[in-house]
Amino acid sequence: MSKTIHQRRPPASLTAAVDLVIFTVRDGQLHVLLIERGNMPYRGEAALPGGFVRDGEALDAAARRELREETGVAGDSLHLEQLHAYGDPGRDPRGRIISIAYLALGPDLPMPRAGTDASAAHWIPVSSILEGQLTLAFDHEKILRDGLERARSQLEHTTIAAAFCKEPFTIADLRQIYEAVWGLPLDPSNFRRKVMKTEGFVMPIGERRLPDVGRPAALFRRGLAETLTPPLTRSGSVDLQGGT
Amino acid sequence: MSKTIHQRRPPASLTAAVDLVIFTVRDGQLHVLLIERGNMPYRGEAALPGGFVRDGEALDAAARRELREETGVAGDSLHLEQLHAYGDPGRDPRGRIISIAYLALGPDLPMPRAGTDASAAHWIPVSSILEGQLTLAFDHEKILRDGLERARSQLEHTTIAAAFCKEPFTIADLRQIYEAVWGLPLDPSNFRRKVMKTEGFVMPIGERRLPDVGRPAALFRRGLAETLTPPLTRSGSVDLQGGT
DNA sequence: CGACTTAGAGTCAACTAGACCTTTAATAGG
DNA sequence: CCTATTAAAGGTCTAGTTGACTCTAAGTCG
Repeated sequence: MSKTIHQRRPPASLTAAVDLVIFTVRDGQLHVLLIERGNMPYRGEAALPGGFVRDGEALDAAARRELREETGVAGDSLHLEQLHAYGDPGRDPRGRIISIAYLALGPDLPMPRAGTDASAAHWIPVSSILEGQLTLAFDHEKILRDGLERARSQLEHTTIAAAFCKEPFTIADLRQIYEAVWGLPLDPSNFRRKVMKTEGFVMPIGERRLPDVGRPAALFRRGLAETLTPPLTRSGSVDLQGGT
Repeated sequence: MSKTIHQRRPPASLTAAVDLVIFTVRDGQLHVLLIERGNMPYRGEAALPGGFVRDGEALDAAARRELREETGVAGDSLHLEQLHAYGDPGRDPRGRIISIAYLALGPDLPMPRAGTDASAAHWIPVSSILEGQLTLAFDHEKILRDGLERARSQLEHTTIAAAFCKEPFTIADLRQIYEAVWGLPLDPSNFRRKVMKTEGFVMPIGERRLPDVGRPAALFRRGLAETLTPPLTRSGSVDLQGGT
């Protein structure tokens, strides 16, 4: 942007898209929302939901709109952050398309309705993609891996794990988020201690949830803090899902 | 990217640019490379170096090319990473231009030659921009602030601080990088202890540098490690430069 | 030589993480 | 009613880390 439009080499004209890596945790497993493509190219294959940025539309707004269109979720409630821009020439056979990827995290969401151009939308276990049982269209597997690494890192330094939980939630609910995203088992007792001593991570609401069996667990809401100081480190180096 | 090109709302056609936040540390102060714009809009004002992405050119390649063009530095030697995509409509009066910002970190570089369309290029202390003594064209101040926060965070978790140092360097050189970027004074003794016990951060070369005054300091090269485990935390909460 | 300056090593108390144990509050079954 | 089972919640203990601080080493300058 430091050069004017009048110069030797004219700037390339291109199209911008947003793609969404939408994660949730369902019964202890990390899932990502994928659509089955209804149009060429890659018709019938699995891909991340997304769409083109419209005239006069901000990138964040395009991401929120696609999120709403593909999941039916009023975007305000979900955590959404820009992940990375992917712009290799040739990444899309239709032409020069730069994709701005976004990462969205949310609680177990209502089953997504099929999007406008997707023939179907499904929650897919992330492990099945990492293990190669399912391949994605375009460079979407790369985007997914980057999104996973970002999510894992965010769990260490911020309180967004709570964004995965439907309120109210228990400490065990929160721990299962960490275990699913990191692919590690955590010590329940030490995890509780860390969370409780981190000011503003969770707020007790003074009620309890009766499980099928075992002692009832106290219920919490999200706290006001956004960052974790000190961070919650994933030290145990087991990696059940083959990350980075 | 999940929709085809045939749909109700046609995708916006736009232009992509890369902008560079190039940091270095000169005599204990963090500096950023700025150009004086030689063309409209914002002619004569300070801005980040950058330029348009060319036809068939990858984003990273465009960033490296601009880096070379604006600084005369063979890009390979500098750390360069994508920062964020900025695409608000109206951020550039010339039309819809999406800018992919990159962060570059390097040792005190040779004085930059003026770029092709910049009338001049200078190293400017970051503090003078943060304190409002100098304003930047477009949304470049926002980009600069994001770049600074990224750099600060990277220093905590990775070994890139060494990328700021011309080899060979002393532990004190490295410490001054941290102090300049974080805007904090650090305890020399404790800093040394942390760095030395982090495997692969620095490698001793067995020589010493004679300073003007004081005991000679051992010299080091960059090590092989990329990540710091555990991280180097900026705990003292003084913030001399008014960052996030 | 002695004052001075910076590098580098060491000390110590406070704190933290990880492993593990104990108690508590519920259910299920005899 | 009593006991086993389950998971929550809380406690203990040790090893390691951090931050503040002191002390020694190796040079220069006058």
